[in-house]
Amino acid sequence: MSTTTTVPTHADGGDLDEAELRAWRGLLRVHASLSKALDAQLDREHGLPLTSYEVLVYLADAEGEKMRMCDLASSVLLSRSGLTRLVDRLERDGLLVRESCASDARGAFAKLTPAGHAKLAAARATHLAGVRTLFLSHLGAEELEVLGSVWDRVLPGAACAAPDACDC
Amino acid sequence: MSTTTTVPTHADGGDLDEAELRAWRGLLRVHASLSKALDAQLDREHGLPLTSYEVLVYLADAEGEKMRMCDLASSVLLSRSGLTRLVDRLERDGLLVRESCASDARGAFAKLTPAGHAKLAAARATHLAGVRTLFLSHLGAEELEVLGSVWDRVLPGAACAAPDACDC
DNA sequence: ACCGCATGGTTGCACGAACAACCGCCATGC
DNA sequence: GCATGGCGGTTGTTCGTGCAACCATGCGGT
Repeated sequence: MSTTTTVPTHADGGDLDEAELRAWRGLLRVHASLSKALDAQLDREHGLPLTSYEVLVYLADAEGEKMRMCDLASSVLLSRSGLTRLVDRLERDGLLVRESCASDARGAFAKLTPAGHAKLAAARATHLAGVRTLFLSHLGAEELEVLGSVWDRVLPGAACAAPDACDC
Repeated sequence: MSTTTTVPTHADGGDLDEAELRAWRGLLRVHASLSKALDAQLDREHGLPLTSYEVLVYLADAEGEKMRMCDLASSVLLSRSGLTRLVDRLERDGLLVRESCASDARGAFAKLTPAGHAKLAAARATHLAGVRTLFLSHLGAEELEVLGSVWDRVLPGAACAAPDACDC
């Protein structure tokens, strides 16, 4: 049997053509390289893993610099248990505190501390610089726009097909 | 599209503007959703995690359906130790075998078994279908091209900035 | 031939994350 | 009022991965 053959064609049965492969594998590789590089940089210069940084960012952008655990989890793309542990670490490091919720006794807020705010301010600069030099600097304005629109079209379907959190 | 709302165009100091944020966060979210969805699908329908699938793909494409552990590791973006364990699992499941290297006694090949080849053939169909429906179907030809060229520009720098494997 | 030194692969260990089970609390039903 | 079901958060466990340390082998110098 020779599966050989078949380069061309887009029909569903066949392999990916060259351009498709480039777009798809590129996505995987770029994501892997970028997140690894940015995480390493952030950890090296501020002792702050990328996921922790993301938490701080979302908190800082939120009303009162606090968010419900649940919302935070879906913002940073983590499971509830994953976020619990991550918040444990951040609380231990004094970058945020847990705060009970008045209107719903089940709920808990994670709230940025001044220390967390300061840490974020420092880290933000390096991270943004990294994103710019490693990623954005290679993009023209119209490419930026293309990417954005592509993501907007892809995301709903992908998020919906992914396990959990399908509020589509 | 530069709807004058123009957030202050940013030099390196400031935050990301809206388009930049969309492009960047979109990349993260799309990757997360896609890989999670595809992994779940592959695991559900063939009991094969995505990373294992990737190994089989690269092996099948290689001369003699075998590759050196080292090359395989860098192909699937895994550390050497990570690949060792992954190959352990695949060997245990009978999808590949280790084979010693005649020309270099240190080296080891991972070689696809007929069972592995068959498993891949089955899995490939579902995976490619998934990639198409969740990702490629949303892209026009010129967008495909844009993505490819963007990745090509971004990758060298990112791969170089990432720890390990910097042959730049 | 011998000695460093680099390279390929495996192992011990630690860490981060997911899953499932659980508990306390809200919001309905009767 | 009290039951039921759903939701928010935490805990026990397991799994996959990276790092560092460790052979064993290859390679180049002297």
